[in-house]
Amino acid sequence: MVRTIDELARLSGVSRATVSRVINGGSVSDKTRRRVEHIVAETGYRPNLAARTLASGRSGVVGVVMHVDPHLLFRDAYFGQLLQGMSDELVDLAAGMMLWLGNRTKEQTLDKVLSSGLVDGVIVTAHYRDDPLVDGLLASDLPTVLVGHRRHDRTASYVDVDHVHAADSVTSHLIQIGRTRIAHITGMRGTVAAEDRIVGYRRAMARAGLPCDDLMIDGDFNAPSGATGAAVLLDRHCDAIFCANDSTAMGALETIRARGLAVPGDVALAGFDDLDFAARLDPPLTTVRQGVRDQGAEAARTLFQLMADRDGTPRRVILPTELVIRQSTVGGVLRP
Amino acid sequence: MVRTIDELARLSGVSRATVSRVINGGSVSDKTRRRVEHIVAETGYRPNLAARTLASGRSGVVGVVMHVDPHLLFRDAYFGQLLQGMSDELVDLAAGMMLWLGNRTKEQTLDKVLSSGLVDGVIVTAHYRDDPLVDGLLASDLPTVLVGHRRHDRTASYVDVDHVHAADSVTSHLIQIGRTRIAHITGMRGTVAAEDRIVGYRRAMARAGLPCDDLMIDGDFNAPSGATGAAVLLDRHCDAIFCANDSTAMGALETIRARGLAVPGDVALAGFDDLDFAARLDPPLTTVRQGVRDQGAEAARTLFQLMADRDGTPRRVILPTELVIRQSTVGGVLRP
DNA sequence: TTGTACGCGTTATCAT
DNA sequence: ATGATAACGCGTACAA
Repeated sequence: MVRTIDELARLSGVSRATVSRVINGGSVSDKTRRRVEHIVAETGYRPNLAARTLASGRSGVVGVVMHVDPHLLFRDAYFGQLLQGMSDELVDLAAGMMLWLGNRTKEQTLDKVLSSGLVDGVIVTAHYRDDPLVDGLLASDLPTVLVGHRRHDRTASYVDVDHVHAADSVTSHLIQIGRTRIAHITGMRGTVAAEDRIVGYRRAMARAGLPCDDLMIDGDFNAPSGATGAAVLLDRHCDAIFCANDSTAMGALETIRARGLAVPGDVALAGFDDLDFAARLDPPLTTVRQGVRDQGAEAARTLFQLMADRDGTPRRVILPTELVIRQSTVGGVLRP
Repeated sequence: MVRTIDELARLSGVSRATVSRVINGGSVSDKTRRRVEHIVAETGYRPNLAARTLASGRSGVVGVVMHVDPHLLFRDAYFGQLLQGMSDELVDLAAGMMLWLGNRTKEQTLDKVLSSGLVDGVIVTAHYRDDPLVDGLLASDLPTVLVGHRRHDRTASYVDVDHVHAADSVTSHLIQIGRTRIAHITGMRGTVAAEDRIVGYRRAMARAGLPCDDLMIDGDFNAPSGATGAAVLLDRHCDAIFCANDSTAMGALETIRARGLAVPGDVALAGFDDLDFAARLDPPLTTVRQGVRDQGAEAARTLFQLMADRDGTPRRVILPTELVIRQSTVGGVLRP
């Protein structure tokens, strides 16, 4: 079994340097290139990545950091799909992927990522308004792309959607169908997605001259928070609930049902994400589609652009969202 | 910025070898150890992993391979939770994690994993009865643990649950509550989970003397397959449906509802997995709880045992499952 | 207990 | 176009 570039050189009758050039695309005569390539294929030689990394300073591996509250991470399919989008694109870019989830403190995760020393760049989920992990990565010399963004990330590269606009459009839709007591179960406070969706909700309500101060309940992007939040809001006689995401809406639906109320007859319901199950709820859920896989893929591409031309300007990508209207806001009444 | 062990040695007034011993736990006098450790902490020195890997032959990184059909991967939370279980445990074991998903052919994935050369061992999901990727990993000299197992894996180490037993218990439960036309929507054929659950289903039916040949429909672990499968089965006048997983059951529930039938009044329904949403369906879903995170964690532990004593006997772990009975099989009737 | 010296497999620089 | 040769940063026999 041929393990090293030296054996390969001996077999080919050329120097180690030439073999390296053949493998890495240096200038070599066609004849020798073909000969060496033949032997490489024949022997099934695989370059040692550790040695390569040590010598070149590049590993061809990208780090993905998803330090997320365990109550959120992988409770629904959101983060999985984000991961899948990244992975797909990274494979196309011929890059490996290391993954860090939020098992310890953010400081510890940061330390692990930085000390690993074997990633050429990092994609990090930046959902929180303040995040020492994100700050630490941005402060490091590692090319970094955020999924999500904060207002003060002036020099950071990121991929995100316009949460304010999307939330505004859902709320406006609820207004258009004639609802006036439109409630909102928020996402986990402190996250940009939650805060920005609140802003969009309030903006639409204010524009329509509708009050909303007593119609907001804090949730945490989870079904249980949707169930308890809806219980409170129904007592306050709302006629529509905009939930910060689909999982929250699923929880809310549960409570609405338990009270024997009709959707959308008594209460219209909307979510955010358009995960698979949204279309399969009863009734199918009106929601905002954000291409989660696309965001992952775009983050990978952005990172590679960043690594290609270092100290270039930060790259900021805002991907489009789409309001998907289903029967939870218009159409047949539940339990006819 | 102190970057190398040499600078550290110079600062500490000892040789590089001594610093290395301090870091890696060799025998060093307490006094020098303390002095060096102090300087390490002070300078924030981080060992270069590539160099360390090259010199020692170990990287401290574990590979996780989830080469799964895109129609399955991350459609629900199953694989995410598996990943989370592995990650949690690997962090405790002070190991890094590289991740490969199924973006290309299995042969290409195998090639990438093996040629990366920077993982000390691999955890691979082995859901299919025949899988060249799994075979290739087992044939390699890389310590490998399967999540899932095949009957012919005599020398492989794996972590799995007893699908036959679990399926038998669900089916038996449906029989106990008086159902006789108990149908089964299978998982994706060719996967061990699907096939073994079929075996368990048939076993329980046969034991009760109930026919089942016309009551099995192939699904693929997805909600759409549950919806279409249920449509066929309802036409065949079943009074219960055991679905190969919760997502399938969710799809089936959709069809049952659309027909205006009551659960469990007209049709009892059961799933498998006990993902979060199972308890929040209407009615809450009877299902089999398998600790998905636990399986991931156990796989990580098993891999480390395997790496610790090489060429030891294969380690096989079967984790327990639990039948979780909810209102989709007993209790209140839907739409009273 | 500590230090010396070599090797790990590759890339990259400098001659030729 | 090709070949020596010096890094790259660390672990580890071996010697002291």
